[in-house]
Amino acid sequence: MDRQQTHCCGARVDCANCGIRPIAICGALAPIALGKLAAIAGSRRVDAGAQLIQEGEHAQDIFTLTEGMLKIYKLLPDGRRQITGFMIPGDLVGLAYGDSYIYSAEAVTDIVACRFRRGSLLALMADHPELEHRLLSRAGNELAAAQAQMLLLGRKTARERVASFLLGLAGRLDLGQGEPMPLPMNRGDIADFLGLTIETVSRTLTLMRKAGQIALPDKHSVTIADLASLRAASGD
Amino acid sequence: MDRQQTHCCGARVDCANCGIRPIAICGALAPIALGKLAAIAGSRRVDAGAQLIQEGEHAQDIFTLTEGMLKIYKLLPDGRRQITGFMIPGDLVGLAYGDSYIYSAEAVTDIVACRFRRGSLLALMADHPELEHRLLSRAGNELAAAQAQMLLLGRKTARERVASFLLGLAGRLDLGQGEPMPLPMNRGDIADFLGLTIETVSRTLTLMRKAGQIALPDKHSVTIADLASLRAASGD
DNA sequence: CGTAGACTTGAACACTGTCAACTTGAGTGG
DNA sequence: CCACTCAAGTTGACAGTGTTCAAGTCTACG
Repeated sequence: MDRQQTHCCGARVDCANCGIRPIAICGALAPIALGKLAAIAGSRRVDAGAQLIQEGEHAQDIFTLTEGMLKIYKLLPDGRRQITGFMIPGDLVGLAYGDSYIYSAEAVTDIVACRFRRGSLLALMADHPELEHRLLSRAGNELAAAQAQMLLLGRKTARERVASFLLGLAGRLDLGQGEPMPLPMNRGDIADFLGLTIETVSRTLTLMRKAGQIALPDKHSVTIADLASLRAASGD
Repeated sequence: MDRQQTHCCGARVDCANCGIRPIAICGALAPIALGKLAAIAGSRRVDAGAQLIQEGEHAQDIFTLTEGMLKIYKLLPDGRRQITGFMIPGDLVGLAYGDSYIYSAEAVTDIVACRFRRGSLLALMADHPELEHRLLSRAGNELAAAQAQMLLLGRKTARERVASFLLGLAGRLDLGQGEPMPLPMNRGDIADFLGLTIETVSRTLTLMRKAGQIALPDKHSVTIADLASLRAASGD
């Protein structure tokens, strides 16, 4: 049950076979070829608000997030921003299209990430096809999330978007029963993730609070007070 | 220059080395392990308007589109629809999340697709890691497209969306100079792709026509009359 | 021709955005 | 400890883009 190994970057590696969700495992990659992965891995810390990667840059590294939260986003030339995802420990950051990163990534909180040189990882994959298999499965997950987000952005109302966002985050964060959910990102980030404005996000949260669907103990946490009602409000 | 091979499903296989874009190659997969791929491939024809796969269904097959156009989409329970992509020859359809398809796919025109049993393909990948590599690269492309579409849906105006759509499609379809671009999908499909209504799409196309940016010889074709202006109108 | 479906156009409306004022709370320094 | 400051968030009034609803128009097809 606790065949854990400590890794380069201090993350725990839970046994994939006994059903414990492998968090923070030099993320998506371990527990495959762990020793060899460790040999090519480095650690990287980034302060809240600082950037990890930038869209268009040469994609030299791939990261797996081990601590904290990261937002990935794209910008239009005039500054409009679309956050395409919030990454949590275990997530993979830096999949590239061709040679360049397809999005920028900025730390929401202080973060710790495991860094792999792209070249080294590719070389390692040649010997360990399971690694590539794992990456493909990961990419499938991301694609599924992206599709769901497109549905949200294209077809849901403000209320449905906020409800979906809260439920989606809660589902990924495995929280204790009744425990308030941390919302480390600010309202602007939520707005840019949901394709809304700060004001609309704020108003919608207030409405949900007044409707008894959620509680807002402080600006950076939420409690889901009425799960069924929130689900009904999410549109799906 | 014309080292072509004819394949199970009648598609041409252009030599990847001489720079010809490999269209309709049992799509994304060939020219890897062509013989073995051919051995496990089947052909599937679908009439315009009929469904190829359905969201949530057991994902038994993977397809590569060889002829025609396919739309992939997700639905909300109340019927709202988001089209997440239009597939053209060479594209891969049916990447799954876990065991189930994450979207439905319906033929826009009559189509021909190459069908691979998921299991057979997985088995073949065990012997040919390049196949998996190819799939991963394909998934990366799709992810990049999904991110761009999220930016469009979350942050662009109606005009920018339509302009981006036309430019994006034109970029994929390699057309002859001055040749009108076919738009086999109807206005409702475009609307559901861009997160707009039929009326807004229609109005916007009319505005663009009156502004001299495009011409609309008939309802199912467009000519880009002023590329620079259309680019400027696309927001990026 | 006549019909039906797809598309276009028009007018009124509504959801969300914009602009502006106000509140809150964390951090700072006297 | 308290006043001050500033950024983040909330709330309100109004405006605007895109939606909704409702007629028209076009075109393919019998």
